[in-house]
Amino acid sequence: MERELVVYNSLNGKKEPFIPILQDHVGMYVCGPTVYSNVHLGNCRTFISFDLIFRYLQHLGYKVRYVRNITDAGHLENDADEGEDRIAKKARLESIEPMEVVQRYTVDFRETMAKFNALPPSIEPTATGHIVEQIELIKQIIEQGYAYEVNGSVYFDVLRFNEDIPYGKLSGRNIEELIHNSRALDGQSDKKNPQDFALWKKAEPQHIMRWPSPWSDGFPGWHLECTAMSTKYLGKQFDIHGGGMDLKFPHHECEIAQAESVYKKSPVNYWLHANMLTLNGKKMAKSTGNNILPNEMFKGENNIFEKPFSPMVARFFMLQAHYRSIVDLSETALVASEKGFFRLVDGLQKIDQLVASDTTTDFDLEVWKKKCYSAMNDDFNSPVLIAHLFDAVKFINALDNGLLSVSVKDLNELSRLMKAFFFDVLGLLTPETIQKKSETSQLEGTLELLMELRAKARLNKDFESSDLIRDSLEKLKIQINDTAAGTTFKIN
RNA sequence: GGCAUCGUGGCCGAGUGGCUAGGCAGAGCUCUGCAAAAGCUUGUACAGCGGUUCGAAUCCGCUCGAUGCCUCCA
Repeated sequence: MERELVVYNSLNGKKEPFIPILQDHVGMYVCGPTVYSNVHLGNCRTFISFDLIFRYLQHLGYKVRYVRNITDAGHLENDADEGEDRIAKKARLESIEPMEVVQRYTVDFRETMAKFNALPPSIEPTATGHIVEQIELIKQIIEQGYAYEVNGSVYFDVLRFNEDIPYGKLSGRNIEELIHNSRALDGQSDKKNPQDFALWKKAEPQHIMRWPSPWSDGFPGWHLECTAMSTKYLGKQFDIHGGGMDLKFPHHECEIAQAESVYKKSPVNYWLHANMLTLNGKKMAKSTGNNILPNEMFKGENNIFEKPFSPMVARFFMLQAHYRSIVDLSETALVASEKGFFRLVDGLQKIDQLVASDTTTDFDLEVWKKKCYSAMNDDFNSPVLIAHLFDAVKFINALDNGLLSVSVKDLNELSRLMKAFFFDVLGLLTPETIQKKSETSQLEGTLELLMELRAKARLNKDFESSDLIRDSLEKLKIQINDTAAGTTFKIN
């Protein structure tokens, strides 16, 4: 198994050889969604990026414990004191229980990720399920002298912490800049300094989500849950922590501070950040309205694209860009990816029908295999891997046309590798593996009949009838292909 | 205002101090009753201006532009 993996570590901005703490095991934590509304495509890109990483690590033979949380409490609207919990707000607006909000959007999130063929994580813990751990952690932080209580709320004392351990390592900010650039807080805050962040918030009387604690009936701060859950399931030090680029500051910076204040060591060896998906050149965000929901895109029910795009096309589109690059969603880009995707699928499906001969001509399988692995080993470079898969498709087509030949051994290996990269590593599915065959068998029978009738008409040079069949089917988006071997059809 | 990242051929998007990813579109060809589909062939592009270098699109500086973070956001 090839294990020359190099990953880009956000902590120092360098590519580093990936060496896990325990040989053959990888602990990976990724910040999951806050389930207060439907997951949008931008969110999905992050999780698809880490799905690729999860899959490739497993492909390399690592036993990966992949922890991805569900934030179902504690995520405030803003970091000032007036912020309302997002879940609670949604519940209030819709007059339902907060846990109904959580349930609805957790289900939506899981269903959507399943459509994208993203593997479920090994553990999917919730913030509300770990209140006890979070309270314990706050106690320890207070004990170390890095947090203070005001009016029933507890805040992390960033300046105090920074005296002992430097704050801002991940985001490259120093404390003076932060002080200088922090926006004023209207003087209503309980915080000593604007940089401080909440570990525990006292609940207002009308607040429905509340838990007892030594300080007040309240709820935990957002940054805290990830530290509590990651260390619980992966240990005080683990291999990979991921999330969207926009979480780098302050969320991940705060996580580091929380963990270091208690455990006195850096919690994570490799910080990986997935870049944003933009729409019309702007970041997708629910708050600005510049967003599209996955289902709206799959069904074509939106004002942005003229036609629907399937989850696999969207996934393929995303994987054609590197996970650390911003990728912009547009109709023309998606159409291009769609066509490319089907070219790849067609090539893949031809492999099993190829006939091998004694020797392989004009294709060095070993070299090709090495290139594929080097691409993925170079910080999960899926676009380069895909480029190599297209080279293989070209070879497959040449074999199919009888222009080149392949040995039995090479053909088997090519087939194995193509499938491994396509299905296991990239996590793609072919349309037929998605479609249930029973649904189309009747239709197929009818179409076979039409093909027969058309063939008969053509044989009799009755082109009027044959073209009538072809044109009518085409209007129904059924494509007729006349080849030397006979006529085939494809349902689009 | 501060801190980052980025600016690649018609479009999307990799990569790299000299050996010119890939996809889509366009053009030509093959196949075909005609089409369509498919396949094959085809493109020396890297914001601008300086500098370093034998050599830069790749390194450095400046300018312009875009985006992200600095306040909730994957």
